[in-house]
Amino acid sequence: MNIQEVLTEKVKEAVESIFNIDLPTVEFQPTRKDFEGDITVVVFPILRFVKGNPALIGEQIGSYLKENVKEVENFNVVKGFLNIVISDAFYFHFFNDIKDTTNYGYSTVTNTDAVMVEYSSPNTNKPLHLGHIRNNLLGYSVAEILKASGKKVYKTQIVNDRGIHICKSMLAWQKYGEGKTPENTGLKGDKLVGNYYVKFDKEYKAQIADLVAAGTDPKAAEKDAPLMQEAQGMLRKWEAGDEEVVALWKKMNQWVYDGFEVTYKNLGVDFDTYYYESDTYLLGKDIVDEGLEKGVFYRKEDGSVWIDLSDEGLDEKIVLRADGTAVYMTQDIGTAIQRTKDYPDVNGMVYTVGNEQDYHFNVLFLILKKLGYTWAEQLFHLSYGMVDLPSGKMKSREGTVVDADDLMNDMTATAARISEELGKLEGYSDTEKQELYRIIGLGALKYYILKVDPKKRILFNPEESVEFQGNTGPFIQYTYARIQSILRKADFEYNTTVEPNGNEELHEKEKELLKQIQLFPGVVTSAAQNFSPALLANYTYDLVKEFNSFYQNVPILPEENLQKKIFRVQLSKKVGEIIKSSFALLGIEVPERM
RNA sequence: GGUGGCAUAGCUCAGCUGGAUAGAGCACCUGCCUUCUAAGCAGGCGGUCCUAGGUUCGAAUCCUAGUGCCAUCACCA
Repeated sequence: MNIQEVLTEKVKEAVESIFNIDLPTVEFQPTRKDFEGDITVVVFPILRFVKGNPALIGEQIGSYLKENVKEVENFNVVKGFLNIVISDAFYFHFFNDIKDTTNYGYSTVTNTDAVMVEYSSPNTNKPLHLGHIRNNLLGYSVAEILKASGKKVYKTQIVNDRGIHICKSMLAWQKYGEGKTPENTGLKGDKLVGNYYVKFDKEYKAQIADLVAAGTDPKAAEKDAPLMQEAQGMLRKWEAGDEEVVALWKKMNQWVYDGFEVTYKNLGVDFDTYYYESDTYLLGKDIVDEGLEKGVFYRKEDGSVWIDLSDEGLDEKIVLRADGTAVYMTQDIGTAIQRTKDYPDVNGMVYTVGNEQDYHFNVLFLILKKLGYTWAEQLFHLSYGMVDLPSGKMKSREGTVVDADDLMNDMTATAARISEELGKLEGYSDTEKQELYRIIGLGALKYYILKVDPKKRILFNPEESVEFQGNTGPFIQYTYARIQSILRKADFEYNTTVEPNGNEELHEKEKELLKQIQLFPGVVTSAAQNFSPALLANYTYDLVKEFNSFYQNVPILPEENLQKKIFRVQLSKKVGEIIKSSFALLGIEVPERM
């Protein structure tokens, strides 16, 4: 039981005993640094039940607690705030309870329900960029956090491997590619294919310009341009299963997958299962019939099928075209249902998709609920803000994107430069150094992105954005490395339990650290409930700040009292474990040295 | 125009279900490396919490109305 739970009971007991009143809840907050105490009871809300002077009531409750609760050592009242000093013994006991717990803060799997987390889901016509990085980091991290909170998780993605945009790259390669391949150019497959997507756009725009110059209406020119006509022809052939087109499609998609695989590996993300749009794009039509029967959908005169969501404050939305072909929504309905068939233990899904699709997911979830699927109550759109550059939006076709591979390489290079300047890596081989630079560079990037509340937009300035000092990944990694250094040097038995015998006093910094450690399990839970890695990132930073203050103000290994020394080493070790656990949930590695 | 999101220090961000003088980092200024890694520590400077009303003992937080930025409202994906 943590201290807040203990005190809730005791404060109620106090109010019962002094005023003979049954108090429903007690409100706590951490005591502000400028007052003495560890935890504070806010007296004001109690005034609704007990009339009187808040300061006096605080005094009375405080006296009762000091008298009757062994954990309460002292108290003081400032205005309506009852500040309570908790005994060192309580914290000693707390620490001894958890010090040998592996995976402290994680919950074990408690129910059989699984949740499927979808993220990444790229188009296979261009390389991944910074926007995808945010998506991948968020999705991966939320999946890990859910696991740590006791859920079974399947990570998945739906690969957008078909459609007109894919045909554009294919056509451009066919026309202008001169037989170039990743093998004969040395180019990464996704990069090679992406170049032809850009090439298509360039040639296409030129054709439009020519047509417009010749007097064609701009709208019509977009449709009539020969390249667009050809691309659409190619899509029709693909849908008809034309051997040549399908072969080209397979070949070029494979190039892209090989390229993506490298990027995912460097980024440190993974998937348990994959869905491909080429397999799922026809799904959902049978569900439309089902929905018509149930009266969830209705058919208009022209044959198109709709759902009316105006009662929910939304509009009417089409779910099947008049010609009987599917729209995006149809496919998403079908895919969701397919997933619960493929993985029957799935009872909830998280979709990691940018906030530009908020409306789409509102509608999708409503439709699934109306169709009566129980798991539809457990759907969550992990909606996140765009990553913009100082120059504005990133646009693949215009080449104004921050490429994912380039960015990771740049980060690693920056980490290398800084590390070499500091020159602390004596004895490390070049391979070890390279690996370390990668860990630090990626740590900087990932932390920078994940520490921000997902729903907020990120303005990314490639020149100056990612830092290595202050509230950053490397600062936290550095603290971890410091702790490992202490553990390497602690050449004595420090694994024994230090029992408080009444003489040990906690140093103020130790106590602050213990309070912070106590918060970790709650933060994991709350990060899971809110689908927010940012909560974990910010917690870890606070913990690490506290540790560094401890480290620089309190002797650990030089401490002469053996019991104190042992306790401090154990405390440091535990902080290191929490940093490692927490960063693992963010997908960030920690180094032994740096 | 309808709907949704965001707005906190020069910059980047915290601020849990309303609670004490609004917190960090970067930048700028002071100190601290012959004791465990200075990617650090200790301190200073810096804020009409977008605006105006309202609810409350108490509002950055809740309500209303504005303003600004972004997204969305296609038989596009």
